[in-house]
Amino acid sequence: MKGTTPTMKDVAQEAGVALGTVSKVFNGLPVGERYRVKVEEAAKRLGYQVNQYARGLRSGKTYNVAVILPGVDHPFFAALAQHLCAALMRREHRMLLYVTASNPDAERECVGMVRQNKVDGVIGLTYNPLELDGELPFVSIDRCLGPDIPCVAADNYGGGRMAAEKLIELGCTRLAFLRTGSASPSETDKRGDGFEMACRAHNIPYDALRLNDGEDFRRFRAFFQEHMAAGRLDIDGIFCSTDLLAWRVRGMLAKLGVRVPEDVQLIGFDGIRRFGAEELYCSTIVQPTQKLAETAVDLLLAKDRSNAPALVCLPVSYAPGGTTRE
Amino acid sequence: MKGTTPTMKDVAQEAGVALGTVSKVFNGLPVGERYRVKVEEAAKRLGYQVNQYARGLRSGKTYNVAVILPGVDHPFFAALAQHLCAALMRREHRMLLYVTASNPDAERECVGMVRQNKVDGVIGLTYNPLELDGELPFVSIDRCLGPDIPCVAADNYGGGRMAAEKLIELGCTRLAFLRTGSASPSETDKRGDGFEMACRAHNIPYDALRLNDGEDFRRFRAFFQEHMAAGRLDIDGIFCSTDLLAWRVRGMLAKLGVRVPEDVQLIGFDGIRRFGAEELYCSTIVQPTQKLAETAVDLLLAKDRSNAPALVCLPVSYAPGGTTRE
DNA sequence: CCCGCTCTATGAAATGTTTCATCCGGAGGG
DNA sequence: CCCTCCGGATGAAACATTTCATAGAGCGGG
Repeated sequence: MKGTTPTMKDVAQEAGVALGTVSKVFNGLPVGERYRVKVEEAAKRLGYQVNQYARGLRSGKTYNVAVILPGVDHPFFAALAQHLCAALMRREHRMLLYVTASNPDAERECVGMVRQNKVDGVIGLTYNPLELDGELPFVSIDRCLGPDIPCVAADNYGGGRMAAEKLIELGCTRLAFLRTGSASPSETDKRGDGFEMACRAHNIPYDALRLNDGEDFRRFRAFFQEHMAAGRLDIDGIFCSTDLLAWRVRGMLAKLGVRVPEDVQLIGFDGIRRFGAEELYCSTIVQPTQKLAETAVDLLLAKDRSNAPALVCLPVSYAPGGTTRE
Repeated sequence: MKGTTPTMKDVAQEAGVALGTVSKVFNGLPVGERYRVKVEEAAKRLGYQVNQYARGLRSGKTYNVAVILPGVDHPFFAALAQHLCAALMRREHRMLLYVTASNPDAERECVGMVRQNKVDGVIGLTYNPLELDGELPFVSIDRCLGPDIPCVAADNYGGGRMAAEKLIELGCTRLAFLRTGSASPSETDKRGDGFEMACRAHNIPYDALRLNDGEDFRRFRAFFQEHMAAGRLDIDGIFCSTDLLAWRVRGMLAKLGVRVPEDVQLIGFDGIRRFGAEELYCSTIVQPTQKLAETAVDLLLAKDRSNAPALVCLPVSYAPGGTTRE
């Protein structure tokens, strides 16, 4: 037992075969059965583990994938990180996680580190496009960054429509769409578009209040107070662009004496849960988080990336969570 | 402009110096000023980036650290992951994140991947000790795994005592300690120990109900019903082993018609917040999450690990969060 | 003026893998 | 029996870096 980690050369010697043969065995290349067995036994005896850094140096394959997320404190991002990790592990890859905390400088720094790390590819959910102009395989989640960058996203438009149709089905006659988020145009805008389209299609009156991140949150309160001029809320169905917003709106309504779901029904978007598999924050349009992660990994590691689709749109679903009358 | 990424050899040629000189410049080793400038300019011209895999192969330093967490869906773990990432980046390291989802098999699998990846070290918060017997620098967070494995944890004992003293200071006369968690002895047990010690020291009566993860949650409800025999709760201060538990207990109390904090005051442990820097779940003992992460990184990357402390205990603090009468 | 010492740039060796041109042995056909 | 051909094992070269023994320059002292 040598003190140092065994190398392929050690295995070759132990098995009485050539170096190249050992390499072939570990790469699944065709090798005579006799040799394969000898090598495998020798490797087990020595406790051999391939050195990924030597492999990466020579072959360019590192089996590492960089994942760039704005944060992991939001349940949606957390779930995404978890599923990405699992999906990558299933395919023998590892996840190099960069948390940018929505800081553009940090994002830029990440790009540098990603570049010098020679990862096999990048999966990112970032607010501004990375300057990785085609140097590295890149898959974006939930953000369409350009025509040549594949993007996998939930069907936000369809989700918005689904929310409207559900509220209408549940008896609502006057709806509203509330939104927070980044000012720059993003995938999530489509949630509102789908919602408004469905309202028009069903001839249901609706209001929309779209706030950007910096703007004063109290404008929502003002909105509600306007709509309570008659003593009680003249809106009976609300679609919020995220579950988090729905949660805060629910609190706001409670303070105004409006009951949910008796007086007004509320649907959010994301399908986040408090912890493991526990309660939803609200009735909601659920993003297929696991599917998103798996699709992103599939797209990134696909053998032939030349004919990859520019946008993969995954179906969402509705889940009641106590803020609707079911 | 060649199509391939530039190497040190290219930089050396461009700068008109030797290969070794370029290497020294990038490793901060002493080099004549004239040469350093020439190399730096050439590198900038070519857009040179060191190849971490070649470096790792030759020097053994990979500048990668594996982080093993049971999950990132819990806000405490999420915060930890985020701070670990930032602390590692600050020291030019990258975070290889393995999420085990509390699955012992996954943990084992991680160990294998960690081993073959030749990371510089491991920071882990795992439920059962990893079989890494001293092969690799290892720092444990919040779990004392053995005498030779450095562990950084919050002052759980002191936190329990602090909770008791706070409740007493706020006028409570009869206390309770409620706990959930893994059956195996863990750091968190100390929270209860500290709490009970303080109760005895102040001559305050208390009850303790310690449930393990599998056990029926409704035993908490039974506990409360017993203590409401007289029509109203005979306990006026509760310490829960985690904020999450406190949250659920609060919901349970609401259903039983007990008001928080009017009838009973509630203190949790962790200091988790709903999202970014928003509200606490409850009045709580706050873990110094960022400090935990930074200390773990410091400990792991310390030049001289031979005289590292076996346990670093970081101070906690109290924060009111609406479930106490302040 | 020359010798020797010190300081520092130099480039070859080494790191553990993959890949590819080569070579060997065996089989089949003339 | 010999020549050819083919499948498959072989090991040297290449990958981009660090490190170390060496060489060469500059300088001071005898």
